[in-house]
Amino acid sequence: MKRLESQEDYLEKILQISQKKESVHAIDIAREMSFSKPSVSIAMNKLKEAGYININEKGDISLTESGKEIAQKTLEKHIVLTKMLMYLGVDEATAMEDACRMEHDISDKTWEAIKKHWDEHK
Amino acid sequence: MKRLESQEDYLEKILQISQKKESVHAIDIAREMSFSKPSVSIAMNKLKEAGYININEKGDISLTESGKEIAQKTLEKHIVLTKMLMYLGVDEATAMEDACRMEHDISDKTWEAIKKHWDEHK
DNA sequence: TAATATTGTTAGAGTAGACTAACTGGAGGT
DNA sequence: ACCTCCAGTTAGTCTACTCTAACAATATTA
Repeated sequence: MKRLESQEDYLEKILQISQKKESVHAIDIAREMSFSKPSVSIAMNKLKEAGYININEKGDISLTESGKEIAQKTLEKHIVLTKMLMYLGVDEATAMEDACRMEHDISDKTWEAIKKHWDEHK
Repeated sequence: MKRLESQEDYLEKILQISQKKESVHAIDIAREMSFSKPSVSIAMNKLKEAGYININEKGDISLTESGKEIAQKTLEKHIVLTKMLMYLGVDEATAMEDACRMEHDISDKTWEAIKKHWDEHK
């Protein structure tokens, strides 16, 4: 299965929630992302089939190694892009929104270049 | 009608072709974008209905004022983002590809900030 | 314990955007 | 005049992703 933008968003959100809560449930994701329960339910099944998450009997969602890798990378992009945009003078809310879209469009090559530049300048 | 990513790409491509050729036809767009004829045909009808292009009896496609505005802005984003990524050390092909996706993600606020920063750093 | 609330799933629909196959209609070459 | 090529359209399919409505199963609370 090709990795898609929405999947990266879901995985990133699962990681974020797991950093604040002991367990992650579909309902938490639905609430945080303002999606309906069925949308999240279907998305979780696809992520499970793709091997990015596990779901136990109680409905606890956890990232697999491959899922965690994507989630961490996506979250890191989100954070760095947001900081960069804010450095350019963009307000925090706008920076976060734009970063959330841009994070999916950046190739590995470009990401390395951006990170290098940011590390040298921050 | 909400403005969509693919529409911006089509409008940008129409502008680019019109800068090289006297007339723009659906087939030119299909070839340059590697899309099928039906995909372009349907997309052109939607752009026409949305008031972004006109199509005459001969099939010549021209941008309306509103269409030209979007096309020019999108193309400018594409060019500046490409240059910025190349400045960061990304190769031209990758920079153009990534810029083509990123150009649709950038809000007006962020675009102004990026442009200002780029102009100052020439 | 019985009623209610919460969580998750199933079924069905809709939009956006791509595709192939097949058709139409016009332009040129023979 | 005929035939073929080319451009564009129509019809139907597909994937991704969202939604609402309705239902099932479990948890909470009166």
